[in-house]
Amino acid sequence: MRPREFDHDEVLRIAFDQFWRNGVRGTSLSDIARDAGVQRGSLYNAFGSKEALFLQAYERYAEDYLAALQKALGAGSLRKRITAFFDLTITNFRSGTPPRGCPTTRGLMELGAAEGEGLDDDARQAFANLIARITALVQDTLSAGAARGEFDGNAAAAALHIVTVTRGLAVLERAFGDEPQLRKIAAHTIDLVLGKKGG
Amino acid sequence: MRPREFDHDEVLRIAFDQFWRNGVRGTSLSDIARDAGVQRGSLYNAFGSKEALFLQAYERYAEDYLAALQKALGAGSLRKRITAFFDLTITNFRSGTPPRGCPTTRGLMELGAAEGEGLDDDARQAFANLIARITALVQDTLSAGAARGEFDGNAAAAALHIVTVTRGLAVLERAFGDEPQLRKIAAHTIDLVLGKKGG
DNA sequence: CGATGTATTTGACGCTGTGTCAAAAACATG
DNA sequence: CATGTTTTTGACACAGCGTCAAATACATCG
Repeated sequence: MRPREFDHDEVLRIAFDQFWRNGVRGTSLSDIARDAGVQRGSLYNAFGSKEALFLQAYERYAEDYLAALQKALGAGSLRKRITAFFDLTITNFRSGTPPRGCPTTRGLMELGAAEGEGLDDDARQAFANLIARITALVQDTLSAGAARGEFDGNAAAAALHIVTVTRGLAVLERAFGDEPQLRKIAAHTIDLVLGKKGG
Repeated sequence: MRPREFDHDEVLRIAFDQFWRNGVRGTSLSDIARDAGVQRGSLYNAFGSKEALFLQAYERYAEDYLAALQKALGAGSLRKRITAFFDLTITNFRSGTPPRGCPTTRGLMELGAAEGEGLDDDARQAFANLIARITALVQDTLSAGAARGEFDGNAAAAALHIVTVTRGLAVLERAFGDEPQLRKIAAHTIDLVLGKKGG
């Protein structure tokens, strides 16, 4: 066995950074190979294809992101938790200069588009998975809040609504890039779901 | 002057159909040229580039779609109007086999991704424009409903919320493709914004 | 310590797709 | 019928994805 000459995880991080900033379409394997100091062929050998590389880089990111979301949802009153959730979400896809957008939404739309390619099903699955896990986190938070009397309603429906709004915010961010307006929409959503009273 | 040998609008329709079904990335100008019975070079001469062709085809579609939305929003009680709005929205991006998704959201994410290309700014502008016009239509409908005592709240904020949800639905459609669930989210949103009482 | 085997690296190749260009063709106009 | 303008046409250059065989480097075993 000949050992790898590069660090697997570091290449994934470099690749995801490129993909996030320039999109899947706007990133060539030559770009990644140059930035990572690796031959293009080695990337194919190690990861299979451009989309497979993106997916692996994405899933690596997704775990980190989920952990951060879980932390944001874990402290304070229910309203504080949901507010922190929206804050992290918006801050995440307004990060970078220029803002890089939501990698999940962007990836889903870029890769999930072409049907019947086989790997695209894996891609869709990966994105659907993250969204489902986020929804579950929010739902658990709402259920716990309901048990403490901070929420009165259908936790599943409310969680789905909240996550739908965050996906919509990811789209509006691309269209307008008006961060204050995004935060207004988030605040309005919280009021709608939790009621307008403070706390 | 030598006259065109093809029908400008028909090519736009053929092109948009391809783009909608297979995505911008998944559609080559050779595909469109073949389907339209036109040489590839003629497309470049007439439309400039692939993205420019997509944009022109998109804007042609957008006018038709806006007209349909306006019609859906124009009859019945406020609740009926907003319900018709969501119905048309979901039906639109569940149309085709397999469902083609929301062309605005897909186009925005596919083209708006690569920054600093110049034409991409035009693309973003076109999508942002449609979203803004849809929001205005919904807001007008809500304002009119408020005047008739059917709605009590901030029409601008509510319209923005509703449109944000439709963008989120477009994303969830790609992720899960579960149409009944999409319609549930829509119904839940209507209840949140208009209140749970019938009418 | 040297031989063997296995996985990685490397560079060249084929293919598809975008976009450009100059020459040929077709028609409107005078 | 001659002229000029625009479209058409086919060839070309270029970038990017993916593949392959040969070369390479190392672990392992005798």
